[in-house]
Amino acid sequence: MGRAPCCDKENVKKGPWSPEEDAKLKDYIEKYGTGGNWITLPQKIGIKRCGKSCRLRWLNYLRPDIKHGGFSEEEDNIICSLYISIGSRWSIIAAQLPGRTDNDIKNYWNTRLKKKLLGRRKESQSGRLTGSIEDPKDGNGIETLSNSAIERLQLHMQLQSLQNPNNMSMWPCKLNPVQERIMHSIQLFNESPNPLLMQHVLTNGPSNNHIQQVYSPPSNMFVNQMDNFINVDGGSSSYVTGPDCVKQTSMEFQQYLAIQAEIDQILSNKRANSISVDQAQGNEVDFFKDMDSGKDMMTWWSNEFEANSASSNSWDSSSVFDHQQLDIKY
DNA sequence: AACGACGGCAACCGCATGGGA
DNA sequence: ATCCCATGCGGTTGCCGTCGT
Repeated sequence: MGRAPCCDKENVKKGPWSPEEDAKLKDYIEKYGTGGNWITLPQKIGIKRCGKSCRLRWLNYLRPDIKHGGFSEEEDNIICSLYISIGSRWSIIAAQLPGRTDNDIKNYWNTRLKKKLLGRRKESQSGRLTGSIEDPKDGNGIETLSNSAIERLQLHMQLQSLQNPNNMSMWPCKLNPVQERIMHSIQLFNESPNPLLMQHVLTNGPSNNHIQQVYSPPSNMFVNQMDNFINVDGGSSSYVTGPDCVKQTSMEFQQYLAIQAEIDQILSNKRANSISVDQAQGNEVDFFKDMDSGKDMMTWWSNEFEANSASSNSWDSSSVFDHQQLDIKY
């Protein structure tokens, strides 16, 4: 017993829309609106399409204010910053870019922007960064869950290193708790490359309780941060303030814990590797070796991106939320 | 010229969510 | 309080054009 289909799958057309279908849908919606019911819309119009398909076609293509292609550098910056901050929540990102759809931004990120930012790194690091997004089949089975978290972490650190490549101690004031915990561990590891110390830090780092204290819904600080964020565009976002914001914040917190758990698991794996193999060989763990040098991280980026970033601070992941950096204290 | 590889993008799918009955 | 259903969302798929061999 599966879920009931939203439409009669046998009698609906799939695939690309014809100009006639486009015209019918556009004309009808411009004259009468959707009537608040997408499911019945195709029947009213006389086209053999699923209501969801009509909605998607309207929102992603036929809407009058849609922009296609030609993303500006500013839009790139916003997408990058928001992706680092909130991950693949395309609808929220799209809400900050008038005329852009979530689908458009998602495609743009996956096909171009991500490669632009990480492509060079892939070349220089291929086969070296185990347990990361670059090697989803290296055998420990957790990478697919971790892509977003690791990718965001890498991007964020990259941005920080570009701004201040010689001062790693600046990280804690910009990173979120999970990132900070990792970077704190890396710093200690650099100062004293002792896997047991690393293990201690990772195990006894900032606790969930502490993070919860900062991020849980009752925290006015975080609610306000989210409140500011989701209303940047003056309210056109589908998210709202007040009780719903608390709901949203709670979700954020749950996701946050999930990401932390993922990263903990990665670190746990790497830690085990480091003790059993790397320590014996006197080597640093690849994962940390990758992140311990701002100079090394510079190679992640394309020259074009480096040039852009060096000439301005527009790529600072904090730029979008300068007014609302989380005040994290341990 | 033919073919395969690759990239970009439109569209689909299935799950989550929220509101109304 | 519960269920049902429409809508929203993110991940994935597949088509089509372009490029390289």
